[in-house]
Amino acid sequence: MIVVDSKVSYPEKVTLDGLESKWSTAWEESGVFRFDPTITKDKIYSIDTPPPTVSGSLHIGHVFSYTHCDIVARYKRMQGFEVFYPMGFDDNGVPTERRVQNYYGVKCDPTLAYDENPEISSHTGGSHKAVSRRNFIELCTMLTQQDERIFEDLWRKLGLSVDWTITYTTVGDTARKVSQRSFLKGVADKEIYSADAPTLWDVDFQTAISQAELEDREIEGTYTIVKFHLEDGTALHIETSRPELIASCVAIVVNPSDKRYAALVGATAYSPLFEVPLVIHAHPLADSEKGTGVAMVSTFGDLTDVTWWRELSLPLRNLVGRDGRFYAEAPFGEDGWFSRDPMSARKFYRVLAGLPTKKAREAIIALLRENELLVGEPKKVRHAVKFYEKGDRPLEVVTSRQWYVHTLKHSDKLLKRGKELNFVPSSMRIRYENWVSGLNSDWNISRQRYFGIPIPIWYQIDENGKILYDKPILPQDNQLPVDPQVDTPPAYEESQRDQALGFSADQDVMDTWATSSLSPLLAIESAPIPIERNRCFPMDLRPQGQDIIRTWLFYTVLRSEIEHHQLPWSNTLISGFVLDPDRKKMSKSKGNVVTPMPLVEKFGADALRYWSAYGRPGVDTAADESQMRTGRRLAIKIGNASKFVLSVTELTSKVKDDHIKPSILDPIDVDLFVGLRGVIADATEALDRYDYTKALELTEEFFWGYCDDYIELVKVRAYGANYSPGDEHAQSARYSLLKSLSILLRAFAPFQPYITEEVWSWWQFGSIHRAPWPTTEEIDNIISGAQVPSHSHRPYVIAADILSEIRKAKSNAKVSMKTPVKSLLVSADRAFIDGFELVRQDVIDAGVVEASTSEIGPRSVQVCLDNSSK
RNA sequence: GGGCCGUUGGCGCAGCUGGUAGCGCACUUGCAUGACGCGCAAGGGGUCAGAGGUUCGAGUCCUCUACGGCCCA
Repeated sequence: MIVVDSKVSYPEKVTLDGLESKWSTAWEESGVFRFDPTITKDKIYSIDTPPPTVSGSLHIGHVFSYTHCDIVARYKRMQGFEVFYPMGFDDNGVPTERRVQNYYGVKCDPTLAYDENPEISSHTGGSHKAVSRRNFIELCTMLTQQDERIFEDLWRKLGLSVDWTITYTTVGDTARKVSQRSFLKGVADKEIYSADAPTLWDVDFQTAISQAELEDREIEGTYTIVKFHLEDGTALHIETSRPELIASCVAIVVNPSDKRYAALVGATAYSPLFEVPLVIHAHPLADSEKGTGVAMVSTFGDLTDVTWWRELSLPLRNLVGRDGRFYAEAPFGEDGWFSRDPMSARKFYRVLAGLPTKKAREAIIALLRENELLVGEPKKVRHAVKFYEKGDRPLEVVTSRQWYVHTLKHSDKLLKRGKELNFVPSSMRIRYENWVSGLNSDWNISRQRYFGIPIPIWYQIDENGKILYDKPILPQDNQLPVDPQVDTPPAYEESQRDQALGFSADQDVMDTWATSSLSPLLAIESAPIPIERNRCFPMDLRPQGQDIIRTWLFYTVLRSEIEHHQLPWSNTLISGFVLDPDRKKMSKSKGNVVTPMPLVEKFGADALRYWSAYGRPGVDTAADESQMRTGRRLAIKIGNASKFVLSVTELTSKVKDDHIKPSILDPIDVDLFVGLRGVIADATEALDRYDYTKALELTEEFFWGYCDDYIELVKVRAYGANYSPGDEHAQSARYSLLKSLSILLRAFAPFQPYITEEVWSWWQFGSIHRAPWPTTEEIDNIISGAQVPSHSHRPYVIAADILSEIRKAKSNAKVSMKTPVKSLLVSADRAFIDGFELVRQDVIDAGVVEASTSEIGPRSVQVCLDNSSK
């Protein structure tokens, strides 16, 4: 609990040590960051917090981007908004499975039965032990919960002001329910459909993947020129990087504007070895510059083949299975597999049967060579090939039944939504637009994995035991969440599972993004006290990294468009990457990943937050310890200056009101507030634009001047040594010091939550993080009635100018600052001299001036430190 | 191949609607002063990647080039 003691007290020596644990515990106990769900929508600021992938390792980038968001959250809270700031954890998907496999040394075998007491140790080594699907999922859950705690520890230490009673995971019960309900609504609205279609397939992970997970990689390959033959026996040379797919060739294409082949369009050619007739088509995607200008179309070698197959209505002759190997048989001579010589076609195919594609390529090149069907020898090239971003082998395109979300038909609407969304920085919008414009397929959300949210569908089985994919069985809403592999569909008995006239479960889980794209609703549904959805949705802010604009951001916009026909949030704050100290991108393989905990311990949370705050939205920033050190110094300075102000003003009882307000304010004190007013106005305006860096910079700059000049100028007056007790001038200084300190502390609070809270507790009631954000109105109120100095002679500026001259003289003479000035002569124009007269005593006190004179004349300040010279 | 961002003192960065360069760190020289040596004071250091253009005048606008980073093909 925050101590309710009305006595002002501060430590002998200011320290930052221990502030993190002291205050994060106090904040949790007092519930300052608890969301109040009874507040009306206009007073709510809601944040769609990024759920970190917990199976990934914690790195300094997490500190960086989450701090940006927290600064905004704290600022909005101080402005009186009730901030909806939950925390999620992304436990989903392939990375978690892979980590579990390595961590426990297991692999999932769905045919095994559940083991009540599995022997699992955290040691790896040796071959991977097979475990049942349920055991595997239990291990995933166990490990992710461990990982979540590591993240939560960091967040708490960093001082993220999230409401820890509102947390969600992307595989928990709430996530299953929300995600399955949304899926079923999509099916009902015909926005989600299943289809048997060409699918990008990773043969190692044994799963389908989506366009967003694709990655081009340059790898070593070969170009082989192969002889096809026309009806009349003329050779037609075709260059290909995948000659092994000649067996599944279905057509030949040339570019319509290519004069060399114009006459061949519509003719038939025959594939080498297999003698399959292939019609020659014209299609603009055929590149006349590439190879011989003639391309063979297989089902499927790559995504261009898919386009040709679709647009030219070609037959399907798939020969590569999900394991990445050629089928045992190819039905040459049968229906759809016509060949001029089916016997030898089958004979040649036997060489390929069972081989993985890479081996098959070598085998077929040898066959072609033997049969003199090669033109020259294959030449080695480096070319771009599609990979799954987490995979190790090139993708295959296989045909399989998958669930899709309609995407292409919404692209115009999605572009429009992108324009309505405030991207910070705005240049990030272009990445979104590029992505939406370049979409070429609907979003495949089926994943052939185990740890994830099951697709909540069963299928009817006919009397012959055939699964009727066009007869899906949907669960009732009150059944959700369901696991179709465990739960029984409505109106069926469990005994009918996988039986004729019974039912069969969809085996797949949903893509990670299919769940995380629902994060706004997921967060709202996860609140312990039910929140009316429309209070928090659409949300105000989506903070996230630039790398997932095409995934998380895009998919969330898509799902929101489909389900709610509106944007999920009005602003998105995009953080840059954190680079290593040498400005290289951090990566595990390079071993240059910076972990945050040691840095928090070394410099303190406020220091790390300071460094983070200097990374503007979207700007890549190096993990720079010197910047963290600077942040630490600022925190200590805030503590020391505050302690000094409290001691100078001799404040003993915590302030509640303006009881020490003097009847008049000294001109220099008024002028302090004039300067502060500008800072607050500009900082507020900057924060409203999410330019937290500017806000911090402005406050910080003013604060250092405040310490070095203002406090120095008024401290003698504030002590009251040269004044009678209760003197108005002393009171003015004291009042101004306390008021300005309060304002500065509050302006720093979103950036340096620990030291400001610590200092606040010395002399104020309650948490600074629920104190009002300083406003120009507040400052106007402080100086109301006082004469505001004109720009031509601002007393504070004049005093600081002259003080600086005095310091320069002392520094040049290499003497201590307390060395008395024997005489000071200020010469300037009337306005300046008038201004000087207003601050004369403060300058004399701060500069230790023994005698001073002023005169009208050219601007000069003469400082004599001894009686002998000038 | 297309797109985006960047190139300002040794390092990291700021420079809004154009008017002769700022900050932090580092560096130099001092200072134990009623809070702070994780401090204070005073200094040195750059003509803003290159070329051309617009303008009375350009880090600041336009064009091109080079280099670096990221994204997408």
